[in-house]
Amino acid sequence: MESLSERKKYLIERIGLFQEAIGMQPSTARVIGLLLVSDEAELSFEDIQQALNMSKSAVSQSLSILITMRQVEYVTLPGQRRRLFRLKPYGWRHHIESMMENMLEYCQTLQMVASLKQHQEDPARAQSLMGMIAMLELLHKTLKDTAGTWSYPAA
Amino acid sequence: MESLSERKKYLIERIGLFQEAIGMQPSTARVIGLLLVSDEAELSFEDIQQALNMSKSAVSQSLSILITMRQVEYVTLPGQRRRLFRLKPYGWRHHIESMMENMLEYCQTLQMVASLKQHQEDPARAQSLMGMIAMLELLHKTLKDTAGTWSYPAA
DNA sequence: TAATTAGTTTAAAAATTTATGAACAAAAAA
DNA sequence: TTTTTTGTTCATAAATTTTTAAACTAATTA
Repeated sequence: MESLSERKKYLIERIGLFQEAIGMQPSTARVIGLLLVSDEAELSFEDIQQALNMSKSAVSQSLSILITMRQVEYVTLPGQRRRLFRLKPYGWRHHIESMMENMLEYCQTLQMVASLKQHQEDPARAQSLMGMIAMLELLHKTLKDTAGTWSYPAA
Repeated sequence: MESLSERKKYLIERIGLFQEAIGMQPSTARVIGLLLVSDEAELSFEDIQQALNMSKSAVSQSLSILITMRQVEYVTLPGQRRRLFRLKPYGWRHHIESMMENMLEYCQTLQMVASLKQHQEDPARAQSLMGMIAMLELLHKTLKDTAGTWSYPAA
């Protein structure tokens, strides 16, 4: 395993900050970052542990989380026990899809709010709320419409 | 201050879960929820404290955060010291705007990743990365294009 | 079969985040 | 001027999250 250049460390940190902002835990976020910037597409458990200076269990847990999130997958070389982990191509899609679902749920909640009697009697409040619902719906629709835009290897 | 119906408590909880998912702290998220579902558009410090059973300092801190985020504003009744807090109409826009900025930053980071030499030599990896960048850019563009879609009271 | 490899699981330590209470401040009222 | 109201600030308590170390498992090798 290459040892990380300063530039790569910087990129991992930047990627990490973004992933953490959307709820991923720090060490898991760094694993995603490493897999993104690494020269090798596939890294072993030990590569990850050494490159990021993490404990075995932190690596193990991060990888299980990422596999559950369908962001990471692994391959095994024939006749070898050790696995090689890599970013699942187009794995970010699943993340986008779950964001979409979340947004739709929130829309529904806001619609319940809008149906509260008192709210309908306050035009300014009602309008602002409707605007927010409309925006979430547009965002949802945009994501859905473009879900098929990028070529996608067979699942 | 009305005491909260079960339905409103439920809505506050649901709104809270969503806001927490995008990084807001729990008590602050509940304040947003309360202001959304409350019959009254404007609530006093004490109303909030009582309705949500929060300490003074938790209310104070939550309100400062929300005011800084431009999600909440306050009015004062003439000749009164106490302030009344309310959701800033279209305040959710500022939140969307800062999300947009974040996304743009992440795009830039991913573009730096894409420019790493090794990556250009692995077509599958490069394609997936480009797909993610394209999607973030589309999302960003959609949000930007529609920023002016909803009527907006004078700032 | 015994030892090694490649991880997983779990209990607890460490770090971080969130909420609270108490002291404080500034304006208004008495 | 003194007291009350309406908050703010800050140190710390409480809760939660994150990381680790150590014990464990299952496959592989010797």
